[in-house]
Amino acid sequence: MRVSTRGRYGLRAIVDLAINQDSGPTPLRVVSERTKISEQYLEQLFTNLRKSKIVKSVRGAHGGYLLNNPPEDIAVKDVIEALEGPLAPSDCVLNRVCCDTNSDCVTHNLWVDVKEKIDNYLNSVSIADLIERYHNLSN
Amino acid sequence: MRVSTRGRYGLRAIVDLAINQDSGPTPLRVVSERTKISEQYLEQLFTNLRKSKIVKSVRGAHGGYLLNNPPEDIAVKDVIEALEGPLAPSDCVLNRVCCDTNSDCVTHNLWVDVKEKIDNYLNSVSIADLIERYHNLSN
DNA sequence: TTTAAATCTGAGTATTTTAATCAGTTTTAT
DNA sequence: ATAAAACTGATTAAAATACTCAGATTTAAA
Repeated sequence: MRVSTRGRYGLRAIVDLAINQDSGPTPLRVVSERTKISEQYLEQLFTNLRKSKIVKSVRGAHGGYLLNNPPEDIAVKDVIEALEGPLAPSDCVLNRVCCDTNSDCVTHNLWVDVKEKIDNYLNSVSIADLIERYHNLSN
Repeated sequence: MRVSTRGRYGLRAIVDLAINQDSGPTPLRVVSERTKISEQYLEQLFTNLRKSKIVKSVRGAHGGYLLNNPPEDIAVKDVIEALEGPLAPSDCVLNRVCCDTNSDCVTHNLWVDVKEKIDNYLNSVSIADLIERYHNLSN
C-alpha cells in the first residue's frame, strides 16, 4: 500500500511550483535543484502532469512550467492520479470482473470502500492546504 | 497504492476458515480447493498468520488451522498487517527521518493522515462484518 | 509400527513493477 | 546563430512480488 516515487516526487514538485509561481514559468532545472529530484525524472513526470492539465508548459529559452490553476483548485488527488492512474487497493475495484470470479465476492466491497476513503480524503486536500499547513508548523 | 496478493489472498483464506470453523481444523488442501489459491502459497501466508496469532495450527494427520479468536474479534487490519507489515503510503510515515531530509516536510503529514484513515477503517471492519455484508448482498 | 496426511522450514526463481537514465529532436528568446 | 528549455521514445537497473521446490517434522489411524 505505497504511493510510488512518481506520485510522491510529483507532488513535491507541484508544491515547489506553487510556492514559486509568481516569477513566471519555472524550468525543471530549477525545480530539480530545489527538490533534489533528477531533471530527467522530472521531465517524465511533467509529461503526465501536462497531459492531465495540472501544469502548462512554455517551450524554448526562458520557458518552463506553470500551474494551470490556482493552488486552491488543485487537489492532491488530481496530482497523484495524473502520475499513477486511479488509486485502487485491488484491481477488482477498477474492473467489472471481481477478484474472485464471483461478481459479489466477500472482499470486493471492502476494497471499494477503502478506495472511496482514500479518494475522498485526497480530494479534500488542495495544494494550497499543504502549503498552509506547512507554514503553520513553523509558527 | 495496491494491497499485494499476500494480503488479499490471505484475507480471503481467513474468511474461508471463519465460514467453516465449526467442523474442526481445516487443512490448507481444503482451503486451497475452495479459494483456488495454491496450497504452497497458502502455507507461506499461514506461517505469518500463525506467528501473528491470527490462527493456530494442529499438526499431523487430521490437522489444519483454526482461527485463534472469534471472527467478531479479528479486524481486517490485523490480517493485512500480519501479511504485509504496517500499511504506509510512504516510508517516511514509518521512519523518524522524513522523506525530504527535512523533519517537517510539506507532504509528510499528508501521508501520515492517509495512513490513519486507512488504518481506522480497516480496524473498524471485522471478519464477521465481511461475512455478514456478503450474506446481506444475497437477500 | 508403518503409512499417509498434514504442518513446518528455508531456499530458490521467474515475473512484474518501479525508478531512473540515455540519446536525441524541437522550439524559441536573445 | 546560439543556448536554454520542453518534448519524445527507448532502454536499463534494481527492487518487489508472486510464486514454486525440496525436503523435514509431527501425528492420527490402519
